[in-house]
Amino acid sequence: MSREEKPNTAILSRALPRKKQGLSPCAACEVRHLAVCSALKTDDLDELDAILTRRDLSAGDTLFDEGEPARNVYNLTSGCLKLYKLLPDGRRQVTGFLFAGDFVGLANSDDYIYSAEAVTQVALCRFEKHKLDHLMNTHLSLEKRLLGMARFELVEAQEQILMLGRKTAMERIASFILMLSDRAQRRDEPADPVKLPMSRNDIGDYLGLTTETVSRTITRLRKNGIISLDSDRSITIKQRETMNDIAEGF
Amino acid sequence: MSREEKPNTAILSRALPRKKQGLSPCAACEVRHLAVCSALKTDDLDELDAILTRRDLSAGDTLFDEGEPARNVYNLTSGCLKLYKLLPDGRRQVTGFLFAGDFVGLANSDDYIYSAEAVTQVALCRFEKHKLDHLMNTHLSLEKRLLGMARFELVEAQEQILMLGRKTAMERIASFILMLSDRAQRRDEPADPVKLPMSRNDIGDYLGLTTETVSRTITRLRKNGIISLDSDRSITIKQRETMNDIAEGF
DNA sequence: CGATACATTGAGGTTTATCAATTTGTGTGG
DNA sequence: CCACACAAATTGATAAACCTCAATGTATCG
Repeated sequence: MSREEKPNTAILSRALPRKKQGLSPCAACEVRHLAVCSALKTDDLDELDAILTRRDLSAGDTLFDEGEPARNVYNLTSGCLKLYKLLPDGRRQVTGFLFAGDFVGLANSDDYIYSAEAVTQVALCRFEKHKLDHLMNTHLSLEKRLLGMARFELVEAQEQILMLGRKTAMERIASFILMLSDRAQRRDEPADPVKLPMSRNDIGDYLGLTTETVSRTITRLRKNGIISLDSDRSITIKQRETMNDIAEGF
Repeated sequence: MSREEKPNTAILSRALPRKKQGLSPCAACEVRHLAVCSALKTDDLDELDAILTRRDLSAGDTLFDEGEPARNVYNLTSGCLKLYKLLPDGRRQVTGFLFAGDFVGLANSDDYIYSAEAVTQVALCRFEKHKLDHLMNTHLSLEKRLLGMARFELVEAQEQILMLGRKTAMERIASFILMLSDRAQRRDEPADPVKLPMSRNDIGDYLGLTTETVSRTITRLRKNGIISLDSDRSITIKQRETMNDIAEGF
């Protein structure tokens, strides 16, 4: 299963706990500003630290399965995680790819409504739901932050719905690459080249296409000089304007 | 545009303000328990009433357009509203149908991320965003309620994504009819027969299909004796178990 | 009751899926 | 470090699902 690149230690180390003059390890977390955790003042971070457990996954590891009781929520500090749902005959829909700073488990339910599996090596902070709920009662900013994140996820879901319902294969691929680029930028990583840590199959299951169609479409973009494929599972966007036009359906 | 049935006054009246021994009109609202408004105690309802404006729409009326500054949020008290996004060439994705008790505008953005149009005659309560935000600060239950609603909408969005990405036309139609049935039941309306107030075209744009495919698929369900079409834009589910199996992809 | 929009049905085309073969990439062990 | 084994990606040929275009039937509303 692990056909993945070795962990990028430079990135992994960003979220490692580093004790700094008695402050909470969270204070040193380099993705804090991206995460739920930004809701708390630096002084309150030890309360957060007290209720979390850090955990690592290797590529291919399952974090939880659809249908399990949802006792925990997670904050991803590095790597890439995929969420997916299955139909009885094995058809799979990847509902999202998560990266550093992203939160797992906002969707309300007693049980997980999707499975979560590591795409690359992954580091995360685990919170027991009830403990986080309790912390929300004393720190209202935390609740506000979660509401804000939920709203943002709703906006993204609408985009995904439009893409799946009405865009062509080419438009979906362009949208997807641009989305990964935008999200990398939001994490203070370069917008270009765009890293695609997931397999063609995963991309297909995210876009409602087959592996073959994903591959053919990417090839077509490459042959038209709109993108180029780099060696290390990343893509350079040569003509961003054209990509935007394709993605938006012009 | 208004090819719609005349308003169902029995339902409309459920949300009409009725002054009852000095209580807020909200206290008499029959869909309160379904709506955001259930977050407030009866005694606090006049605060809610103070910041809302009631409004009616006829079938075909536009509530707001994608891209407009999003100053208001709404609570639907009767009728059916559709939300949709457009691509430049006119392709349309209906992202949701809303009914009594549903909230419009949870998705976070300065501008509306979709257009909203009345499918039938509609009644709603309008809140200016900043006023509701302000009320949230004094009534924390309101914020909790909104977070809960956002989470629930996220769960539904995941289902919609699975449907659009991986289900066949037949499975989508079955899922759709059952969803309308479930939601009717949640509003204390009969689960069967299921009312389909929207056009085949709207259904197609919701399911990522064409009018013709929707029509053909519904015909196929009817000819197989799984559903029957009643006169008044409603459908009786003759074999609910079969429908469930189809919808889930068995 | 007539006009118009909506729904249904039919014939044929297009996109994407499926099945199959080949090439490329990746990790392992010698 | 190289060779091997296996997984993933690409490419090709064919098929199926759904779309498009067109005609007909049926509600609905003035």
